[in-house]
Amino acid sequence: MTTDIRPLRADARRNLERILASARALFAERGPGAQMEDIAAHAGVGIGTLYRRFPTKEALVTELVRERFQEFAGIAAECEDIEGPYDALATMMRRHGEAVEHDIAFQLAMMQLNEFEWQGIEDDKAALNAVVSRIIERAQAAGEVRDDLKVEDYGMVMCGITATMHFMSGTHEWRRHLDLILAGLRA
Amino acid sequence: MTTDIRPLRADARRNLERILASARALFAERGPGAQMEDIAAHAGVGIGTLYRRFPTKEALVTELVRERFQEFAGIAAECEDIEGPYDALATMMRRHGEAVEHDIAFQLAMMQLNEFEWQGIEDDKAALNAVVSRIIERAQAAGEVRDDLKVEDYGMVMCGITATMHFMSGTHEWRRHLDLILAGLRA
DNA sequence: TGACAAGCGGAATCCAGGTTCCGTAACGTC
DNA sequence: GACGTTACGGAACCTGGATTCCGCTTGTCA
Repeated sequence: MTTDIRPLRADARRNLERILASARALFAERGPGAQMEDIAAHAGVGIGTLYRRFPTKEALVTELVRERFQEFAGIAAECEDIEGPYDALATMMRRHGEAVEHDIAFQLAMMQLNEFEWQGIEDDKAALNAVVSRIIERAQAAGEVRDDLKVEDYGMVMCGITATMHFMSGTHEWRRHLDLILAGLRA
Repeated sequence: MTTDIRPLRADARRNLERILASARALFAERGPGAQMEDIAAHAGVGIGTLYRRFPTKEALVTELVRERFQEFAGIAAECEDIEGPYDALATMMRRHGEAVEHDIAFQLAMMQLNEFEWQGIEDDKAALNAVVSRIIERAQAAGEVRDDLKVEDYGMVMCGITATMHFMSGTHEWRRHLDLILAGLRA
């Protein structure tokens, strides 16, 4: 799904959209185990067509993770504009949680963010890290967050919160988890 | 591997031990994806032999999880004897973390503890819950831990910490995570 | 509207892993 | 030390799911 030279034929473009939409829906609902045939069927397309656009399942997943992650990085950027230093951090965490809340596959992807290298995310990942650092430092400067908090802690803690939503029954309990964490982050 | 009436033949007992040992080692090292053939080979036994004892891979995994979980529950019981109320809680969390630290498959099992019903663990699970409740309540009574902490929070939080060790590179970082959590639990 | 490249569908193929089968071999008891 | 069990080994089998192939269809452009 990199930039192809010649534009797609009209019907192909239409199908591509449907495939992506179906893939988003099924991966979100069933996790990475969602099957290629099901995705094609859901999109009203043959498997052959699906494979014409994405040579492999991994390519498809990667594309979606990429999409989703940009959204994720965007959230951080938006939160930087929040006035309250602590509020900025807390809101970012909450919104990041919400962004992942209804996408089972993406939850897994986020948890693995630190060990698996998703292709084409490098830049957004760096950008995200920069923003998070700044938000944390600002909160520390304001004396609202413990001084020893590091950027790496952010990923770690969010990994834990994501695990909660992924592995535990209720979809809402993670907010409670977040509250506990936030209490631990205060100065 | 429930209670079989007639005792195993000498060689069979020996092989069973080797199989269990190999299974422990490989599942710990590679996670649930460890293959039956590899386990048999590692134990110096044919697959047929492995399947004679455990009719299915799931049965084997379940047996190991059971073993491990009893150990887990035992740790909680031991920690109840610690004098300091807060110390008891903190130590239990640390020791529970350490118990899971080097077993990839068991990490996953623990994370799923709340949604998947591992067969034959019910009792130990209930016992564990009871102990944890008591430890938490004692710490609360002593005013050392926030009043709104609930038993369910324990599983949630430990799930998060376990996720850290499972999904993030360094094996040690989870201790840091635990510290952050503990800070959040204080009264 | 004819030619052709770009697309399409979906049966067939591949493959990794778990599971079964059965001819042999090793206990343990008389 | 002979016999009936109980075990053993490992090749063959099965299955679920990803991926490939290819004859047929449909945009697009002259």
